[in-house]
Amino acid sequence: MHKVKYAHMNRGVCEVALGDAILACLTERPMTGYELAKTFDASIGFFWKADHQQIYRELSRLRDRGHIRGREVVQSGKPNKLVYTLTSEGRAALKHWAARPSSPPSIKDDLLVRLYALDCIDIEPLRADLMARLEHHRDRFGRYERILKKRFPDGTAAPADAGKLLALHIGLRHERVVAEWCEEALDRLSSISTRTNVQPLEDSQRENKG
Amino acid sequence: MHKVKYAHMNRGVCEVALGDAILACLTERPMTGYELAKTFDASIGFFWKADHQQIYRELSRLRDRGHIRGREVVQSGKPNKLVYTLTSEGRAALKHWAARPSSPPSIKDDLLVRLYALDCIDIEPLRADLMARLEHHRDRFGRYERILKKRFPDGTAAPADAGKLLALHIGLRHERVVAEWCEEALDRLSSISTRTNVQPLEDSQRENKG
DNA sequence: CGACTTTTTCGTGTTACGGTAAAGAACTGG
DNA sequence: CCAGTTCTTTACCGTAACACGAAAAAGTCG
Repeated sequence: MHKVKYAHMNRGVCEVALGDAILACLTERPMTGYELAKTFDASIGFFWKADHQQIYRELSRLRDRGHIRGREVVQSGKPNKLVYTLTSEGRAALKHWAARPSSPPSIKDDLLVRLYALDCIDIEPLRADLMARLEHHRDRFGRYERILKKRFPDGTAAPADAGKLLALHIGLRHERVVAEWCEEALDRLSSISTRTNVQPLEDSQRENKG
Repeated sequence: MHKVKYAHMNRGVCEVALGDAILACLTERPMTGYELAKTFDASIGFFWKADHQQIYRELSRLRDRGHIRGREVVQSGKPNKLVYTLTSEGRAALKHWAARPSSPPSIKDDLLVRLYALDCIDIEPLRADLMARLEHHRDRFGRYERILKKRFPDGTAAPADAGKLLALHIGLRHERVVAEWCEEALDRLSSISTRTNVQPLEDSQRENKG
């Protein structure tokens, strides 16, 4: 008859990582929700983006759980802000979370679905989309490179930052790879559309004959 | 001056693609929910997985919208099944969806968050996790290769299948790349743990003074 | 008969995520 | 001073995603 509201042990399987991503972000330094919301410190935000409402909501939840503590900092010229710091429980929770096996995420990229259904869709918007994405990923690649150069000018990191450098490397690699497959897709698209024109799309209307 | 926002009018219709992924899957051939749930035809399911309840719920929704039509097939020896076919509205909807710009997804891989917070977590479980993931992605790579060999033995596809071949190529590349960065991470992890031991973690207990 | 497979469906809860909005403070500028 | 902007936080709402737990209907196998 006792109802478990916050079932700490119930979260055995859930992989929720928005909260944990925030915790991870706060391991580096205390931050405000506003700051977190802007960029996630130009780091975790790269592979885990969330808008400010999500951040704030998650911050309240984490505070309720005692994983972080907010200290109000009175500012002049600006509204007071809440700087959140990891508590020792928060660190323990992060550690505990990190010790559980992760499950591989799906790619879930709309573009792949579109490519899969290539023969049923219009290729021009797809091409435009691919080009936009190519630019996007190239852009990100450039940003990562700049951050890498600025934060780790000699390519090495202190032991405490080794993971951050590694994550950055992986992010860099990821952007490069996605940009590459965008290029490949554009390439194929060109060779396809030169060989066969936009297909007549009449066949889809045939089955109306019930 | 007001800022120019990228104002494509998002009419509340979701960017979500589970439904669209199913539509895309059904472009190839009619399938039952059971079949879809099992593997998504060993194709789209690679980058978009969902359990059978999700599939069935989405199928009902698509049927309600008139995007697919279910035909009951009487079987002997097994319960009757509902084979779903794309309607012309479904094709049109897919086409329409595919013509909208997509937004790049975040990576959202727990492993990256853990790497980012590397100095705050235990490395042994992380290492085990990385090894499991490495194996997983290698396995997937092998499966993709086998499918590729079986479905496109000469490396080329009919125009109607060009997109599927391309998507498969991308999936293949993705698995290879993720496996590679798992290897890199494991490598770094080894060199780190030989240099510095597991850190003493006492500093996190200091702030208990409240 | 019971156990199992195939196929479909329902219910319930939690999280995620996006939009719209607002509220309070202090500075900026006409 | 009023209007607007930046900074900072918060609330409400809706839908999608996802996980967990069941179960029903029909037929096979032991």
